[in-house]
Amino acid sequence: MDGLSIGEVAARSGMAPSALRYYEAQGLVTATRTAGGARRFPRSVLRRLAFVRAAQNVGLSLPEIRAALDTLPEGRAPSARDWARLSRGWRDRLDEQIAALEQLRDGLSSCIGCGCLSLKTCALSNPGDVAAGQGAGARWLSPLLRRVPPGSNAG
Amino acid sequence: MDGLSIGEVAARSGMAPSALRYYEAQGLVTATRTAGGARRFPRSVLRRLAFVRAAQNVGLSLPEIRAALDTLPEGRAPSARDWARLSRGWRDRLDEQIAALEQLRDGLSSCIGCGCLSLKTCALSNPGDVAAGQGAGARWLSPLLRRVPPGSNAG
DNA sequence: CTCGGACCTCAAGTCGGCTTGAGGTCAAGG
DNA sequence: CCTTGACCTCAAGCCGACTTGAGGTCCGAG
Repeated sequence: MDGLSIGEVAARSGMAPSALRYYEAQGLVTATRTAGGARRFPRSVLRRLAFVRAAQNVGLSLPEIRAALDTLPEGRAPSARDWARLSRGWRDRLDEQIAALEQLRDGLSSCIGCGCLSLKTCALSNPGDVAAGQGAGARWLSPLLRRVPPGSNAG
Repeated sequence: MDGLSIGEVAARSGMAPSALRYYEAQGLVTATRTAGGARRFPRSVLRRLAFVRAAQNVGLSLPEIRAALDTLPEGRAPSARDWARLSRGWRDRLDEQIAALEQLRDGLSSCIGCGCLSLKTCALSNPGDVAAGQGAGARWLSPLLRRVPPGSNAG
């Protein structure tokens, strides 16, 4: 009655226990501890995790997601309205992403015909001002479509 | 007359010398060497690099790009037709990516209203069968829109 | 009392696509 | 002759989001 074990949360959310521990360390979720030191999550963690997943799908980083979650009310349980507020900005973000991809696709149509692929002028090589890339790390447009095994969302 | 130095290629392509060395190591481009050991790139390298950039923007990994480049004719210089062939599949890929994002956005519209965000049923938490994620490494939908400084494409 | 299973912590590894740094070579110019 | 600058190689670092592994604790059942 005092909460869900990490195993239960993992089973119900489809996330790995290690990911849940990581999220706790990052301040995305909180948990109390049993006498023995085991985590006990409030049931509300499932909704938070759903939000985290959705936000990731929209392209937010964990720090960004954390910042969003931090705006939730402290005293009471967050309402549907609260969640809706948080995700309102996503629509614009998605619209921008879609627009960028469409631009790329349309650039493709006009570029492929001529086979130009000029580094300076081709819309494909230089889609807008976007994705110029700086600093270290992987940066590609979208791993969305890389084939992945059907996910272990059992339970 | 025998080719471009790595510095010239870097200046003209907007890519860092280190990136060009890396691409050579990965077999994306080739270079001969001067007596002193410095790389000399054929002029055609610029077009190859434009292709690499474009392919990355469409979301291909370097091994995938390499595989595509490996289908170019060996003897003669690749024609506009060759380049067009290589990038033909991109359109579908982009269409799929756009569709995935639109699905996500439309899921957003229907989900946000009710604030449901149920882990099991919400389209936002579970956009199609896509992006389930497995293995290590970063995996987000699109860093496309993260703000980046205006890129050092001088020259 | 021992076993198994679920849990714990902390450090290190993974992936992609590079960058950065240490240490060395080569060619031209003062 | 010495410097400057562009180049070289090779190893290690970086980012984000986790996973993996080693080594330990806790608890109930047999």
